[in-house]
Amino acid sequence: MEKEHRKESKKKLWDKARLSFEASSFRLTEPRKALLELILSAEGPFSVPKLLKSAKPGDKIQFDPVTVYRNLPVFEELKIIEKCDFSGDTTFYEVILDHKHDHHHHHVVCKECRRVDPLDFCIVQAQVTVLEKLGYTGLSHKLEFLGVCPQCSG
Amino acid sequence: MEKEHRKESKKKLWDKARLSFEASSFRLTEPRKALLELILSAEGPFSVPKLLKSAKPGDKIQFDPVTVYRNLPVFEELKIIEKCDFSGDTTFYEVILDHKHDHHHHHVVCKECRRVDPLDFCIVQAQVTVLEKLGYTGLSHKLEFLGVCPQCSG
DNA sequence: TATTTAATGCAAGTCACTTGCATTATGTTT
DNA sequence: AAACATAATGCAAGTGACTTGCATTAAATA
Repeated sequence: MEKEHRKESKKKLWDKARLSFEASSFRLTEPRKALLELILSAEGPFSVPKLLKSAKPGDKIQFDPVTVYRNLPVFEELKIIEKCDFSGDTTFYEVILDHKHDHHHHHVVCKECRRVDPLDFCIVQAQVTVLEKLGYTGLSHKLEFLGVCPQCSG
Repeated sequence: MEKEHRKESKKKLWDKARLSFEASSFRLTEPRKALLELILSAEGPFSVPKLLKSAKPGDKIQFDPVTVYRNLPVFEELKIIEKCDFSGDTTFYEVILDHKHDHHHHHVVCKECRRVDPLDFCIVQAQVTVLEKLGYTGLSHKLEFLGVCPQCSG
């Protein structure tokens, strides 16, 4: 039952997104609707290339890469999605309308298949142990802080 | 005095690097020597573009980007440098011959000037507090684990 | 010194992402 | 409802980091 509640129905997410748009000066256009649809059905974090590939099979709407690149930042501003910074050549985002993403969390990235799993907690070393118990091997982790340095804060 | 020992003399680092090369089948060629020189005098983490720019002023040796791109992985294999994964479009490395880099550590990246400072310790939340005391503002941090997932571990 | 083999450097290519600009869609005003 | 103003789209072309192919050159080996 807990599990059933974990992921809100897509309809509810849609409504939240629609509200965000209405509260803003951005227009919820057809391409944006289609993109939102695509994003809401994405499994875990997604990148532009990943989205474009997932949409390939003769969809009614053609996704222009440029439009996607231009709209993800819009969605981000509307707090529909959020960047999750894996290093690598592509930028990943994830939906944050869903309450399961409300809290601070991190990810495990598989070195081989690049599968990305979210973790719902955040304790560095203890977490490694847990991950090992879950079957992950060869684990390393990276932690970076981002902020404004004293010189620039000045 | 402690501080004096922090950074080994460049000569010692050179010797270590030379030894690594001799123990391997890689050749310590002129371009590699010049690149090594450049790297050993770099302040903190460096990227290929950064190196290329820093070498600009009519140096005796011309650095071909391709050679640099091809050699950093060689240096990495020889444990002379190591990737440090900031997200962003460019790959950063840092020298690990110097013993101050022997232990596990992270970095603070300035959102504005992209200045990168190393941290010699690793405690997540406590660290944020310390950084704030040091004058950093608007701090956020990111932590990612990298490993092989249960599926791929077989 | 000759030979083999690794390393270099130029040209060209890839891939994620951005920019410019004319066209189209949307929301607003009359 | 028609006309207007403006935001959004999509094509083409441009960046910038990095990679690849290949002929040339330099370094270790015979």
